[in-house]
Amino acid sequence: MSDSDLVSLLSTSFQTLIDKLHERLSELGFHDIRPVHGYMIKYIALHDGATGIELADHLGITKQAVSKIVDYLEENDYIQRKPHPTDKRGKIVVLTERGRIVMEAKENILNEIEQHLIDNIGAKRLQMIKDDLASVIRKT
Amino acid sequence: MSDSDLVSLLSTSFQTLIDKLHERLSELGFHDIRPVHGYMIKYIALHDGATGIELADHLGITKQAVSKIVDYLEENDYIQRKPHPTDKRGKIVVLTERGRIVMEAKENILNEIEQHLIDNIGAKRLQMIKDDLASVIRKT
DNA sequence: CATATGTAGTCAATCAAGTTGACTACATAT
DNA sequence: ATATGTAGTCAACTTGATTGACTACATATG
Repeated sequence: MSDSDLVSLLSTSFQTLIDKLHERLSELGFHDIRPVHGYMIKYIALHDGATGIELADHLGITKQAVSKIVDYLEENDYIQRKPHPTDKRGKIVVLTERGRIVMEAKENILNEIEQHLIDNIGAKRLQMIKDDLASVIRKT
Repeated sequence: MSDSDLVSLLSTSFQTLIDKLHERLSELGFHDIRPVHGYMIKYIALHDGATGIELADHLGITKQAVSKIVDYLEENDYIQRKPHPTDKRGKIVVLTERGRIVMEAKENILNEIEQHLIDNIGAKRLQMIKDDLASVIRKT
């Protein structure tokens, strides 16, 4: 194949899978969601709510940018701002029902994608790839 | 690790390597280059020159966007526009000396990165990853 | 061969998603 | 009590792309 260096292969395979994911989400009616929204929703779910600054740190963008994305996701009924329980300056962002549903759908699609790959190359080999990618990240 | 699904691992490992590449290029004095410039330069080199529309098709962006990037790379002495040999409407974009040098530097750094990985996980296993990533791309 | 339609590239205006800077309200340290 | 720090928002700007309009040239058709 023409794309034969590792970096190109990583780029293309990531793009292929993320496109597949969002194509499927779109089919399920979630046409208004981008990858960054997924990362944000995942973080919120994992921590049972998050502040703007936590999200900014996690995503590596400014709190102002987070604020705009939160506006968007709130308008589209994926998340909701609530007053922070202890800090009156702050707010926490939590998932709505729709937010929980899209997150679950995303998990399911990612599992399907991995399952499809397991059918092709086997579970052991998929696990090896994952381990190796983790070591690429650790050792670079 | 927290990033344990395949898509996240692909994203993070790609980002890690591309950051490493551009950090090294920057050390060599090529601070004025972004990933998209690398893709464009590679395509031009591979085809011994390219038209704007070929580049737009290859990169998946509009010809107007290509035109702006070509402006930038021409100002920074990586490439040069020449009249198209047969089509008087067209131009072809070719590499300058600096363009050839940066491309070679990029290839060398990518090879070093792969070599570093081979030292860690072995050549066979790297080849397996590459094969598997290629099949992710083909079969999705 | 004349003419209609198509194509390569550029210019201009606009859009999208981020940034920096300034500000308010509240929190924390001295 | 007061000074300094922090969470979030608003506004202005930047960057890298887009769409639309245009010019010059190419190609197909009557």
